[in-house]
Amino acid sequence: MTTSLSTTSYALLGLLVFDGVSSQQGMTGYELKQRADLTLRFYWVSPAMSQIYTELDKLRRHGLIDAVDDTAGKRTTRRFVITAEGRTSLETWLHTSEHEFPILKHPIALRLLMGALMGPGEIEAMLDGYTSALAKRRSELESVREMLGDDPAVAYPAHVAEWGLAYYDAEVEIVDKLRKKL
Amino acid sequence: MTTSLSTTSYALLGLLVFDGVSSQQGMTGYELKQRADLTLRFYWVSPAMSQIYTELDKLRRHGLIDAVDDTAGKRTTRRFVITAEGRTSLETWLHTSEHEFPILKHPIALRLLMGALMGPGEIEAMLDGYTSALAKRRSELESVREMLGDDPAVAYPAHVAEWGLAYYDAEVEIVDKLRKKL
DNA sequence: TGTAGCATGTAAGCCGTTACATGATTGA
DNA sequence: TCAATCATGTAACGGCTTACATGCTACA
Repeated sequence: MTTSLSTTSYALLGLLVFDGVSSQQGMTGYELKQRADLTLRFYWVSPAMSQIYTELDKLRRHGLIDAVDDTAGKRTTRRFVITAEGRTSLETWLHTSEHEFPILKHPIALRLLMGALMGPGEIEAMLDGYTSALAKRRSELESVREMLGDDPAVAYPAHVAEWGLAYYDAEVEIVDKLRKKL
Repeated sequence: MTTSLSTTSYALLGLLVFDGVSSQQGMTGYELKQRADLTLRFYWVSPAMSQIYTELDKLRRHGLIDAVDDTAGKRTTRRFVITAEGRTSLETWLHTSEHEFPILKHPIALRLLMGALMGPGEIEAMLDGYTSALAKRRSELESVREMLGDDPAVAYPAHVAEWGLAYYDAEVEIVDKLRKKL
């Protein structure tokens, strides 16, 4: 059962291992997507809904999660629960896999590379736009950070959120300095 | 001819527009890959060789570049030159396309999110490894920055390189602070 | 003479997106 | 009753990687 999965698969498995929160056992695909929007989005990707379901199916076929039909509510939904095998698989991945270097896809920096083809006003406008997009992102992540509070159960997610906030702050500062040099 | 291309296509087109450097006119696929490794890699991606050739073929079919058989050397190679159409297409893209927010795929932060499943020593080791990978990356980019010098022709690439250096510095600082909090 | 670098491609396949399709439940 | 949200999928396709295949050239 060591057909290695993609990082995204393990990321979703990681959301399922800290399932906890809700009164129900396990999570629906829909809930998983919402959770991904609050966490994975900032440091990885938040897969499309369709991809979530595809991944869940793959994880289930690999025996890493169980699908449980939940008939408690008015409506039957499928809840997914990590299995013992899933837990060990995730831990093995954490312990043994390569720690790849982060990948940054930065359209703003890419465009600035071709700054000679843009007008100075256009560059200004682009950087302005980027700064406000950063501010928006930052406030979204700030809400997440506040939601986590100081509950020791989510100490690590809180650390990571703070990492993200510090990154956004650094980026704002870099852009400010850059603007002055232009 | 407004079948919109991928960002990567435009990025390569952007490398071809600043062709300049060599005595020859245009660039080979191989040279383009080398250039991408020096620039695009840090802010976007450096596509695989096979992808480079695929993109070049697509750009040629769209009339954005010309392929010229170069028989000057001992060996015939294909050199690619941007066309007038290619130039305007690139400029149109710069002027009109959406400025998407950067995408960060950060395996280290992702793993830290599941820090509760890792031992403290393991986390330390991971962050250590990341710090040295950062130092290596930084020195690679530093070489690029030095190569660019203060030639006004490459002022923008130089600005972007400095952006990258500042980013790596900020990341090191963030990781240092994080390590103290753990 | 052999190896590293230059040079150019094709094929298979993974990962992920958008578009499409469907339907239930909640609350204004 | 109507819209927003919850909930679950399939199909088509784009973008990119790895593996494979081929061959020349410079130089130690």
